[in-house]
Amino acid sequence: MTPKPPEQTPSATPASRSRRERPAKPALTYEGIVGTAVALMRSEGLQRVTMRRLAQQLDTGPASLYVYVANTAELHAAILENLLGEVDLSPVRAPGDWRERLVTLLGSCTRTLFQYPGLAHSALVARPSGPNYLALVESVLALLHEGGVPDAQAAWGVDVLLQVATATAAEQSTRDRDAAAEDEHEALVRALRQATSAGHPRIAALGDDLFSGSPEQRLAWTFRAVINGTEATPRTH
Amino acid sequence: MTPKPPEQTPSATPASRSRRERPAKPALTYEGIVGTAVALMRSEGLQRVTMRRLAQQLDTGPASLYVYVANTAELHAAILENLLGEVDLSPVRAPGDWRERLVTLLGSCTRTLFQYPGLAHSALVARPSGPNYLALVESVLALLHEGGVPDAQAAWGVDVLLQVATATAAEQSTRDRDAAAEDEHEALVRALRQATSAGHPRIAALGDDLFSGSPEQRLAWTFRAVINGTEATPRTH
DNA sequence: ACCTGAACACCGTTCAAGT
DNA sequence: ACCTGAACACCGTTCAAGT
Repeated sequence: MTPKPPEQTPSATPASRSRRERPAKPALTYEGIVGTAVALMRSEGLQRVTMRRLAQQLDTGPASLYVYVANTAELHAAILENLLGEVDLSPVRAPGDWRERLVTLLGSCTRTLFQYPGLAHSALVARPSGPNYLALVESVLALLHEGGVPDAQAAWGVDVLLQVATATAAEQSTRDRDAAAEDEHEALVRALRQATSAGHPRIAALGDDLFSGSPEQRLAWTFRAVINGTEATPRTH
Repeated sequence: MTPKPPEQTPSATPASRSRRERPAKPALTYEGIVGTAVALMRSEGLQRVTMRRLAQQLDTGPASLYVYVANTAELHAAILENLLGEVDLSPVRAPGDWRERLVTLLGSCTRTLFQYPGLAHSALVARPSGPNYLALVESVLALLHEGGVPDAQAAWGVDVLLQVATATAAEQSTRDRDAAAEDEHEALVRALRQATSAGHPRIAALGDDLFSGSPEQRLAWTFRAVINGTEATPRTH
């Protein structure tokens, strides 16, 4: 499923107009483009995967890419689908409590998205439809089914669970990577701490508990809460 | 809290180097910049609120804005804080079931973010820390408290609830506004429908129920599920 | 059919210089 | 102190022209 990037091999046919003695340039293919894009993202982050940079990497002009890819959004979606192949789906067939296995699986999803700056962010906008995404959806549904969650609730719950997994990765990864975003978070912490019981009684009452726990603890609790809510909330209304 | 935009009034002092007979240009202030930015967003969407366009609107060069605003992210956060003032917090003090009032309040939040393309998207990354955001957090906490949700769970639950409200708005608004994003969604629907009971048994079993319901129905169910989960999930683990 | 040079219409941010 | 012209280093996308 993961196409190998077209690494320039010395055995390739020589380019007619060779600039210096660069290894021959491979023919463009969709798989090659996506593979190179994934490699570029791994080394420099998604925000650097632009049409122009990618074209440069492939030793061509940006216009050439438009033969294979409709636009930047589609390119980013293809990268995401590719990366989703790294999510560990093994908890589906593992022994143990189905809830904890689902929490583990969703955690792997968040961690995968979190690994590359910008990826989670793009995942919120461009839901992919490739085989890796389908496998992920199927896995979540299988665990909900094993847990006896009614089908109607599982059908809507899977969306929420994946959305939470994605949104958390997006938030965390911008906060960790971007200095400006961390400043913003500190400003929020300060503002919440300064809330008085006159102006904001509940914020003041909860105090530091609003920021308690490690990101991992909070994420695991969040998954458990959404799983429990999905299980307990009938769709009739 | 909402600064008025510095609408050019004819009574303002005339600019020394007047290009044509444009009304005099008001002095730059932080409030004026944010107000103009909000107006620009309302008319053209957040993606058009760039430093350069905003500067043009204020009849100055982009460099001048950097005296008041550190960067584009900070500008977008300021716009968001401003818009959060439009969220209807009245359900907090209304009569009726606390759950349904919380669903209504969160729905107003989603609808506000959804109104302007790009706003929700930026909200996921740059959490604001202004008074309007604090008021929103306080309101959610107040309703959870009224419902007898334990403090420890409310403290973590408020984050999840606002995250879901924001992420849903982001998803919906890109899907509605962007033709390419809608194509992508249709591709996903097609892929899910084509899933066979051999390859993806749970997806096949649920079938069209995966896409059932209006966006409003799904959103309300999602809020209810997360509220129920927050209420029912202890933090000890 | 596939590829591309060149152009169009933009960006954010910095910094030396001016007032 | 505040403001800005000009530059630097980029973008996505299109399209006529080439092979």
